[in-house]
Amino acid sequence: MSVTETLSAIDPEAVAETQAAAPSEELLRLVVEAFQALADPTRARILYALVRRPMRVRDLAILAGVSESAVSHQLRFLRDRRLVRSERQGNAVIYTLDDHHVAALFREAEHHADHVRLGLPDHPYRIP
Amino acid sequence: MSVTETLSAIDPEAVAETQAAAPSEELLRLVVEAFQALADPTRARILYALVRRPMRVRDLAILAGVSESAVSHQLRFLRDRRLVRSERQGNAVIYTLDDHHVAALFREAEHHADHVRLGLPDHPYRIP
DNA sequence: GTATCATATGAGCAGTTGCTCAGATGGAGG
DNA sequence: CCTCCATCTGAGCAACTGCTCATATGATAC
Repeated sequence: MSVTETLSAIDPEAVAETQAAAPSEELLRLVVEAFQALADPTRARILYALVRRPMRVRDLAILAGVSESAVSHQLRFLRDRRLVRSERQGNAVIYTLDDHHVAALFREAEHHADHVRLGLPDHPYRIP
Repeated sequence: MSVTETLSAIDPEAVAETQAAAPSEELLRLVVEAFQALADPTRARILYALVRRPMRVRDLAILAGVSESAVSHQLRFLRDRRLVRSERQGNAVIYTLDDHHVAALFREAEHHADHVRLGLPDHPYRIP
């Protein structure tokens, strides 16, 4: 057996094959950005609320349990990534979900959470 | 109109109603952790690869385009959160997806990416 | 016009994250 | 035994994130 064969003995085609099926850099960037938007407790609370109904900043701040300024910053983040949309209504600004896939993403993540909970007993990972 | 009514004129029930439907803190934590796991380019590349087939650390490092040490760190992260599972095979360690919901999450995120791309032209958000 | 309410924004800072580097661990083969 | 290969791990650090605080903007009511 040659040195080259020995060095990559286990899965010589794995890399090439998987590389071909990999998503484009552009798509990967967008996908990762979508997950980043959902990967924060405050933003998740905001989006969970907006899945139920459109709401103004004030109320979102109460629900998310942070200052109105903090919510406003996060809403800009979400707006820039097209997860929410804003609309003036007199003095207030009403925010709406701008993509129904958000609800689907939450559903899938909850399924994963169930998976984690069911298998938890023997697993080393504990709440930080 | 009283002061109290004026202060919460737009949606007095929004908070209470949405608060009742909100997910528990425990579930929210797990959901956010799941999204955090997917919210990094290296981890996303690793998981995209593992959706295709089980693979050893070496190959994942090549596919993710980072050092084997870096991949190992990220694999521990993913292992702790039950997204992947590891199995020794002689000298190497083979990693496998530990939850088929990962593929579904990627699919949904890709749908969102399409949504973003379709609506991109008039939108202020640009690649950082 | 001024005052007030609601939201937005920029600067600054503490906490977190993902990498590198050096060294440890563990199986296979001589 | 010793050596090589593959993987793991801890420390340290540069970059990023999410908040607060102060201030700006914008619409309504007077």
